[in-house]
Amino acid sequence: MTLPLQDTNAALSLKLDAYLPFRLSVASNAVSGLIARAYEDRFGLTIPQWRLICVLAEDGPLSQVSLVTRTGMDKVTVSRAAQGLTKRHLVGRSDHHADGRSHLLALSPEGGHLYAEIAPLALAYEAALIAGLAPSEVALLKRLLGRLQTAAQALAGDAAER
Amino acid sequence: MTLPLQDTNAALSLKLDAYLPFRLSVASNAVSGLIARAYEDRFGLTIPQWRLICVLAEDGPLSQVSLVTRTGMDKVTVSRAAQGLTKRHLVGRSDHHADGRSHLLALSPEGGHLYAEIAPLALAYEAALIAGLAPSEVALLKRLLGRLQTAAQALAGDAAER
DNA sequence: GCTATTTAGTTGCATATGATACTAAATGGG
DNA sequence: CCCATTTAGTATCATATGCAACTAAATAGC
Repeated sequence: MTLPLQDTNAALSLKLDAYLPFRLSVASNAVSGLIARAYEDRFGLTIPQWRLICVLAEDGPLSQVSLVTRTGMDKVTVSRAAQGLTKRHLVGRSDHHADGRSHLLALSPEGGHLYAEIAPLALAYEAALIAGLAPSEVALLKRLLGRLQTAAQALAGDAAER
Repeated sequence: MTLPLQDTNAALSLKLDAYLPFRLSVASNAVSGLIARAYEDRFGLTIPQWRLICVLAEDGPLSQVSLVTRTGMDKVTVSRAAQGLTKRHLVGRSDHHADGRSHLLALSPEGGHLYAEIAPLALAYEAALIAGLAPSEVALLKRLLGRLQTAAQALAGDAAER
């Protein structure tokens, strides 16, 4: 806490472009921006909408809460994305048989079609991004991203408890 | 382009939680959220404001364009962050001697003080995030993030040219 | 079984962000 | 020199995002 840091030392050790949170944010913004524009331009989808389609195609029909836990997005974001998709008839909503508050969201045939169209594009983007990287590097990258995420959440939890 | 992909294949190979853009976004949001809350709570600073302070402390007085290129943020974002900081007298603006449109932004003494206070905290957060990682892993992570960023920008540039 | 609390989902609000359009100053071509 | 274009910075607008408050349905305690 009371390390004998001089201002100049702090300045030296805190180069913005070497600062991990900064690097992470810049890289993520660049990638997200690229992907977002691609989906928006070609399919009129936002990223949250695309994520819902993706999970529904993977896991089959789900309620919104399940989608929230599955994607890590806010429940408001999920709600709005779901509204957009139902309006375009890409997903259907059926009432949950046992719970009157809950609805089951499921990909419609058109939604499935769209998914089949986008998925290869999504994979192509990923492939282009990691072109030239060794598979082991990619694996390590994903592992490290996971670690950062859990570390950040743990730290955030600590702060909230106080 | 016309690869013989079946829907089921696409579904198999596109697991959302293994999809790099998704992982990157989730990790970045977690980290940015943590940092943003810390700076906001303790110092009333937004992330763009903090970045300006950081760069000004590193590089000395700069114009806003220089700050834009240096931080990669939008010029509107920089403009607003600069306004907030000048309003709080954390940075001063002097007219550029040679260019009547341009101003030179420089950390005020208070701004420097605040920087000296935050920098160790910022570094502590970074250290906590990468605790348990080998230095070589951290170095690789930063390198890979840089690669992703440039790859994304290159792809975005390609798309824009058409 | 009835009230209190929790949970699913939506709406409203407040803020962040960026693209676009604008103003004012500087540069360049003839 | 003067007009056309470019550049620095600001303002306006449209959208994204998330928190907080709300509605309606389900569960729990007694």
